[in-house]
Amino acid sequence: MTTTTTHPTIADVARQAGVSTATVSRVINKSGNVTADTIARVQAAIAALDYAPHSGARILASRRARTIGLITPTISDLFFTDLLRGIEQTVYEHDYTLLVHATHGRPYDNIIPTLPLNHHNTDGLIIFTNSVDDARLQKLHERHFPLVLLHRSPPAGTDIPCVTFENKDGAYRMTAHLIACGYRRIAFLAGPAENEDAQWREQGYREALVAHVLAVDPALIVPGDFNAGVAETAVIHLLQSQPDIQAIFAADDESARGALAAIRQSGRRVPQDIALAGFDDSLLSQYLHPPLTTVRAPIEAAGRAAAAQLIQLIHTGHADPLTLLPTELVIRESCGWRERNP
Amino acid sequence: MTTTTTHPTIADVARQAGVSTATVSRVINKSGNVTADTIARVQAAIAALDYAPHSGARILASRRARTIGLITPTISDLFFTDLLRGIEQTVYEHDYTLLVHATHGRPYDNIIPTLPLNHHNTDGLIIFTNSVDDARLQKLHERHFPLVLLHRSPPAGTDIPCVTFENKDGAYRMTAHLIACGYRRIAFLAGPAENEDAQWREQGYREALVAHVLAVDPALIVPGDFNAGVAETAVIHLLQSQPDIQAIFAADDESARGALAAIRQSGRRVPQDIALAGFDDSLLSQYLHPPLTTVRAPIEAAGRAAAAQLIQLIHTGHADPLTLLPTELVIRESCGWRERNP
DNA sequence: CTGTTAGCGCGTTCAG
DNA sequence: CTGAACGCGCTAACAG
Repeated sequence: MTTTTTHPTIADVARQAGVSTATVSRVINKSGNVTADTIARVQAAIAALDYAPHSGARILASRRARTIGLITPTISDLFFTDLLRGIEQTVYEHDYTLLVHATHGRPYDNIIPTLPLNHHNTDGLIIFTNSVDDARLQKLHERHFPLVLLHRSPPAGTDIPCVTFENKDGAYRMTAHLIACGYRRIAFLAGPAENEDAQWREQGYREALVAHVLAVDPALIVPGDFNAGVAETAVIHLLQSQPDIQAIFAADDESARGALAAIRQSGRRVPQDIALAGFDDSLLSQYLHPPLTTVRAPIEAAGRAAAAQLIQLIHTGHADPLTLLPTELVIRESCGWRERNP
Repeated sequence: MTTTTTHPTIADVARQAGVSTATVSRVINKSGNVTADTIARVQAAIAALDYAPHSGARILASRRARTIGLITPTISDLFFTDLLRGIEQTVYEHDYTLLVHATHGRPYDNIIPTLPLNHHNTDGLIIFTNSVDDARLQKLHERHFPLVLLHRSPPAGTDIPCVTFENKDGAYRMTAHLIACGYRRIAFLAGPAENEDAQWREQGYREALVAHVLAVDPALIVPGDFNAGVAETAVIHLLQSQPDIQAIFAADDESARGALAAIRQSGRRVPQDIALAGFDDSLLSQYLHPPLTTVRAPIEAAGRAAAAQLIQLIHTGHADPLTLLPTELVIRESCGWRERNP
């Protein structure tokens, strides 16, 4: 009982304009030579019929989609907004169209290995984090389908270009900042184990400690999940087991938010009793009390870079294997300064 | 210099499995009767070749896309996250795919009146606010293309189904609440003039005043734009010209945030000197200081309703002309209570 | 239960 | 500069 729809085709336009379908196709695609007069007639016919070319048929016939796709695990994230802004901006500047598909962790059809966005309807794909698994990435890449990875490194053995932040560097500098502020017992509230951003951030924390001749105490590294609730619980326990910690560096701002709640529950103050730092500079961070000191991640720039790389890849067959975007320390009020002796 | 890609077609699968393309099509679409044994052979061939059907060709041949589209002015909004979650959830429950396109106010191609998402690649469209103009809506609808409007009423003369909040009711109740709290000089910080949600909210405010025998003072209704910066400026002026106002009801939480900043700049306190209320219950609102009293808009539910209506429309040809989702007062701390005499 | 075949709407040779 | 004709990959009758 599906509703049916009737739309004019290129043949209707051709008839109305008194030309052949080939000519209509030429004016639509601005290809080949057509008389100004003929162009006008065809355009008039198109307008009169409100004709729109069938994209499926075009892709089928031309083998190009002039569209790029974005596959993401979820669209429901605060930073997604910025990412998308960057991607869209670049895509449209290049006169492409963007289609977005969120997987939400749904598995692929195990019989028909199809993604809603693929070579059939896009000329290339931006793959955000682990929305598509290694095996499929491999297959797509083997077939020379243009791919750019965002916040995820390429499967072993492939050279799929990828774009990400200088996570390690940012975490290193924030940790160094905390040390410079006089803190020594600095805990790290980690992110999801499988998340590469989180891994690099933890690595930056560790290296900064070592570089400043401070011990890396495993008891001070607690697992988190880029989630405020999880962080809150974790920090409540941390505060009990390690009452002497002076600062907490959270792997992302959401976790920092959870940590803040936990610290407050424990009756301590930020930053007087304990310093707190985050990572991302998400929208919320400036509204926390106290405003959160954090590492700003250039999310919009990452979106722009990914789109630019992909379009370049589509056109030239080449892209930079790795694009690393610099991060920036944003010092607000949650870190304070430890007056006491180190 | 476009990269080229080669992929197996249904013919390759048919050859590999030793059957006809029709049979392959049958197992892919689970249509018609096929021997279990044949099914297995075909599936093996599909797996071996990593075959994926060409969506353009399928749509062309079957005249169905099993996909619904969402057209939105922008994807960069805090509440968009919730809206999308609702839509996606429902879409996937019905075994459809969702494709999203953000217009960002870009005009259509004036020669070829094409939308990136249309009857060629979707079975129906959810149109969010004014991302598509009346004329195009009319055309699509005339051709019986399934459409559901979200936060936007149908063009005059059409009966395109639409989904929205009980904006007027929510604003009415919030205004009544402010009055019950003892406030009399209640300003309204309006939204964009062309935004229907904003219009209804203002209407609710006005009606509540009238119902409580309070005068509607035009000097207390100031234009805003669902934007914190605009609101801040507007409220700074308002506070100077109308120093006796007791409460401000902002048409959305973003504006409330701007108002809060303006009030603070003027040296007044919320809620002791002036009460503040918002609308939407956006993510930020609970983090403001004081936490914002607001009207919770059921955004995710709106997304679910829109998707459900559209899918029903696609399948049965009918949908509810109007779906109104109820709002809910969220009383936090920004409104206080006026002890003084009314 | 399976194969043959005719389009779906369009872009693209190739003639003229 | 323009038209005829083929084929892109697939589904949907229709046969058998």
